[in-house]
Amino acid sequence: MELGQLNEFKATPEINEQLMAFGTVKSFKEGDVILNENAYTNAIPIVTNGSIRVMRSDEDGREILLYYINKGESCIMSFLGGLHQDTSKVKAVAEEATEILFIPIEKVISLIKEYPQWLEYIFRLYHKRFEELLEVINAVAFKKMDERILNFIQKKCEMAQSKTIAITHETLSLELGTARVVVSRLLKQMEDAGLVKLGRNKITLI
Amino acid sequence: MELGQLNEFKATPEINEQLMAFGTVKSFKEGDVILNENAYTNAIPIVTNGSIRVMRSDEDGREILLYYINKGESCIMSFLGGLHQDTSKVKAVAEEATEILFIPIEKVISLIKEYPQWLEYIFRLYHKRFEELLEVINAVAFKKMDERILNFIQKKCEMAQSKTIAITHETLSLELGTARVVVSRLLKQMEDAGLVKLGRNKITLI
DNA sequence: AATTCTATGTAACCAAAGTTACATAAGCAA
DNA sequence: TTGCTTATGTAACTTTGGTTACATAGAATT
Repeated sequence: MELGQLNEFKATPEINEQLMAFGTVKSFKEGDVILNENAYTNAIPIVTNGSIRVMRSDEDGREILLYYINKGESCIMSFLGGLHQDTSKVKAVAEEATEILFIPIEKVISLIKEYPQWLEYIFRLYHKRFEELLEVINAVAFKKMDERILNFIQKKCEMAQSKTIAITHETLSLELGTARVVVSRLLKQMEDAGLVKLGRNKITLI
Repeated sequence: MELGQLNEFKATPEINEQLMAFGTVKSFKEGDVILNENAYTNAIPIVTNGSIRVMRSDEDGREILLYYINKGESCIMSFLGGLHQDTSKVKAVAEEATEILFIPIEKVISLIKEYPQWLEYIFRLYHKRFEELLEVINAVAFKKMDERILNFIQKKCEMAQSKTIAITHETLSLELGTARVVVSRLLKQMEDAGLVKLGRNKITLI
């Protein structure tokens, strides 16, 4: 693993070495559940390859996407949960084949004391997650479904560096916390309006 | 000010002294805007008396309540914003007559290095805010308006240690990001169902 | 090619909440 | 008391999105 990959964090060889020495690497394939709602955590995950989808789910099983954890990033919720002996309030699923380095909480705490850059890294991630949660609140509270769908597609396209993404209306609806028919209906309207082009398991931005 | 009041944080006399020495106390009256959306922050506020309402607002002026900052707590968003030279993504308003101690960001950073309990305090607050934001997402994404109204009233009653709160349908609607008529309509239904008792500028839980 | 999945299209209907418009009532001030 | 302001009640209507039900079409499998 290259810790130079840690998002906006310049890892010194020492930190690098420590992480590798005390962490455990695990691999997940697409769709694997990494962390379940209400589970206890005692390690924080650093994504060294691939990406994770973090969702909030409701008692009745409905879910909504919160954010993605990309290569080099960590799950801040796990950290806080582990620190305060609390159960997870979110669910994490591998978005693709993913490799994760799990660092025990105690080790993270001692790293913070030894390396100020490490604390910097954590605060930066916090900041990012906070903003992402605020964006979700904004979307759910104030935006209409068509706009939310379009934003979602745009974000996905950006991630994939492409004008086309491979996704079904079904999964799209699950991520946005709505029903498949609603997505199909609105996508069709958007196609008629010339905003997107639809195919089977495929959406292209125009 | 008594820093023993800092939420779940046992302030040592040294920290207490430092905060008083480097901070600036300001007073606000009910309704005063403490922090505006898009404003830059270079100090973090600690509420020493009263409470602050933190809202997210949309381009079109619609707003939604995120959480309250109570006595002894701080605004974590300001901290992150200040740390990363970012503008505020939220708006803060004094919920009642409130006294705030503003600590310059640099001082906060040096305190973290010197006093581990201080870092503990900050992480604890982060944790709390994260959970509160998740609750908001849950409510907005999955709950119906009547349930959200009821939850809001219950929270307010808890804060006030009373079965009755003084609030107009208008302000209630603004906090929940909906329209006054909707609130009036649903409250009436809830009164008919025997859940609450309504009065002018007054709601009583049953 | 025939069968079987899986994904999408569409219609008809319903429920929740936003909108407009106006009536009434409660408190306050002159 | 009279008027004025603010708060609430309610009706009628619209929009958005959720629900049910079924048709069709593309892809994969035998």
